[in-house]
Amino acid sequence: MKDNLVVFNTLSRKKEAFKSINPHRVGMYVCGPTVYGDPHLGHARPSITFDLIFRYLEHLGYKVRYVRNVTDVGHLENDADEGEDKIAKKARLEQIEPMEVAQYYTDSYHFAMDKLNVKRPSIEPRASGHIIEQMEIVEQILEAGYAYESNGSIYFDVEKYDKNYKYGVLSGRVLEELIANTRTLDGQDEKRNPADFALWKKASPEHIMRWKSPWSVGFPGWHLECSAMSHKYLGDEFDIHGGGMDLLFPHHESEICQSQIAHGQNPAKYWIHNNMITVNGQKMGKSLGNFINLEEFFEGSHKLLEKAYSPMTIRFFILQAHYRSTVDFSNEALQATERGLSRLMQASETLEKLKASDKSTENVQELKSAMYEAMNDDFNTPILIAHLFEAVRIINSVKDNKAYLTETDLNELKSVFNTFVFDILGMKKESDESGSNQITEGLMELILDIRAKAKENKDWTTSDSIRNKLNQLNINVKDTKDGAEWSIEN
RNA sequence: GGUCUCGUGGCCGAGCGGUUAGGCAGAGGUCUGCAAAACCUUGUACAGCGGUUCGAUUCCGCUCGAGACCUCCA
Repeated sequence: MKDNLVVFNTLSRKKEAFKSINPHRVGMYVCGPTVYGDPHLGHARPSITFDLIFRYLEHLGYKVRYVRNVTDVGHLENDADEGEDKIAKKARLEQIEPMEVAQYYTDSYHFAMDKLNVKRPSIEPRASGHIIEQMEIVEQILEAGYAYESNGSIYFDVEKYDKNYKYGVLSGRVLEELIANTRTLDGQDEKRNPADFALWKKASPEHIMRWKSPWSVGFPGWHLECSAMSHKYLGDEFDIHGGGMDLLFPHHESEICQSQIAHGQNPAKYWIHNNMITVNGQKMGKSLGNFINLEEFFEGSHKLLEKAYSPMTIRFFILQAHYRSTVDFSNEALQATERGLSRLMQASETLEKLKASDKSTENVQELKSAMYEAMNDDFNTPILIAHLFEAVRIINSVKDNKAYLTETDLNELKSVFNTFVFDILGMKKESDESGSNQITEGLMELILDIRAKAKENKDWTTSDSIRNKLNQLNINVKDTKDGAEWSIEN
């Protein structure tokens, strides 16, 4: 299975066979959050996408070092501002320390990711903890002659780079076109060329986050941290560099330039980019009023939401689309997902109770191969999920004695189903939180016992009344051949 | 304006040069005291117009529409 994985590499714009640099290990770097605001839907997509990839690579037997940074230095707001970075801006607004803001939002990011069952990366380095490493790269690039100083700031010389290396290998941009289309912005007079980007910025007096450097008291340029930290923890060349498509240009393109000069090569063998999220067909943006925090989803507190959607609903919804497609959030679509997910989860419980037969009517091996085939084809989770629903059909049919599985097949199905649903897709059961304890179990047994007696006496009034009242408490009662079953609805 | 992506049945969302994606919703049926659940059956979908082809939703061109990046953003 390990040999069949194919991934779409943005660098070649093609699907390529995945061959790790080291046969047993994979190094993966993913651009993490800028911690200056509440975690929102936009954070969920890359986290879940690369969590899936992380989980699947581990499942295939790779030892994965997954590095995802925390940007706590803050990027430049834009080239036009006076060098104030985002985190400093927010800090003054709220009258607290910049690091306090970064810590607060780092924590809330982690909290939301935990709810979404996103595994923590192997290393989560902070930009502010790697200023020295970033300054080293600036020095290397200066020494190599691909950067110049201008008024205390250091800029990368893109034009020179383009002459000796090819600029735009990742994004497909052509330098001349880029220059021709650059808008005239303030504060660009320091640059020789509008396409040049900052490696080090001199801090203006009001800029709070600042470090001493040979060039000025200032802060690192906004592409540098990823080059520095990926190199420190993963080396000159590692397997996967990931992030959202919006980072493709100029962020990742600039990273390639920096690494090429400082470390002699494009840092990553495979560049993987997840697509974006839209809400009701529109890009999610703060100005559009459709910017929804994850907490608002979980609580249903945003005005666009008809109800609360659980973390697992969000996760499953994202996984039902391929990571390279945009995914559109709407109440209707989320509620459809919610029902489908509930069927899947019910089936996982049914599966544990199934009884084996001496013959099989279903081909479990074929289903298993189909699931691996889907995942090996550039992590095609929608296809995988389609096959999981095929498994659901089998599970329910076996329960109804309309299909049969041998002991071996049943065990295989359990193993395959649980592996893909829980280990690889990273779903988890949510009902446990609101769930049962011994007292409830006992009470329910008692109540359903009384109802069973009423049913025996054909006292439908009593039995229906018990069921209706339980329904009102969100307890669902189903009569089956083996007696009544109950479950708590979310 | 430049670069690029996409346009699939009521909704979401895969895929492919000729054969059922899947989920949700709808219709019919089986089961059931009823209900729920489950299972079975059911949908002549591939933006429009041309072209290539024995055959295109799938390839090419154009048109229309949507979106992304180019500017902080995942």
